[in-house]
Amino acid sequence: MPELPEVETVARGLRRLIVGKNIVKVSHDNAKSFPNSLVEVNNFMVGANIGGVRRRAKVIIIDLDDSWSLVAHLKMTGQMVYRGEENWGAGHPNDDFLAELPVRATRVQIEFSDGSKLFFNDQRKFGWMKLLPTAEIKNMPFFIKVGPEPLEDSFTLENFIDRFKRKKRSAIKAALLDQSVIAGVGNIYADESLWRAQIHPETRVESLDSSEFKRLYEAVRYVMNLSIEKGGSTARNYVNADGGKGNYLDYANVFRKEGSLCARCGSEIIKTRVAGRGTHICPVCQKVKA
DNA sequence: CACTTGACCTGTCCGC
DNA sequence: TGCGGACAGGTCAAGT
Repeated sequence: MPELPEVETVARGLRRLIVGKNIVKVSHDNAKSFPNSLVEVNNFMVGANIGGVRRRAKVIIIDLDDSWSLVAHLKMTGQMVYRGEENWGAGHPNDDFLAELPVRATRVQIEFSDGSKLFFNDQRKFGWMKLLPTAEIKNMPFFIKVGPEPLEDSFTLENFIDRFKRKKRSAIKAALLDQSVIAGVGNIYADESLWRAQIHPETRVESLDSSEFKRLYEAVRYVMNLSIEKGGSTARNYVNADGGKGNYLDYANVFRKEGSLCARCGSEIIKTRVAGRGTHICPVCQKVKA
């Protein structure tokens, strides 16, 4: 599920809800979702306070106050949901969802000293959460190879073009999804960005001209910033740290819009397959170039 | 090395 | 209603 805007939304929610809380208990149900031993959990997690919450690419980093961190990737179906006085009870809008917790897909529960809890749910078990020394995060294979953050002010069009030089023969959609090129773009925002830039997803990177690169650079940033503003996309499982859904798909132009009409030219949006992924395009606005 | 495909899991939906 | 197959927001290992 979660791409950059969803992970950013979760991280912001957690920052508001859990920073400063003291961990008193941790339980988890399988080693794939949370591989650390009981000894590590007891020594470095129980008793610690939450120091801060960060995001890098599609990864959430929860820093503890003693040089250890919880690193989490939600992959397709992961959720990080908090339930406490701040967001539950007295008619809060997500009460029904929060009341169900834990659910069958709950893989990890973290209880704080005030009785509130953080739940890591993940239906498909592709996601994971790991406890490790903060200083070691940058040495994880994923962080060694991951590309720059496309929404940073310092990320320029020149940076963007340069990152794609290594992928000249691949389809532009495959390159956008490759986290080593730029961080954070997934299937929803790849399709939305390519529609906005009027580029066919199978276009070879080497055949894009500079005006197409410029349109794509602006589209990627526009679409993901808009999505953050709307709280991300809930296509299926995604919820934010309060258990609420995101509204970006109300503003989507192609993703899961097959059969409806293109907002730009009125042609019918179609669904196809590119880079092994379901892909949505306007066949008139987005012509195959090479 | 660049690039593509299958595997990892569970659940849901769609056609027969 | 049951059953098989395709598909789902991501990444990696193994293949060409």
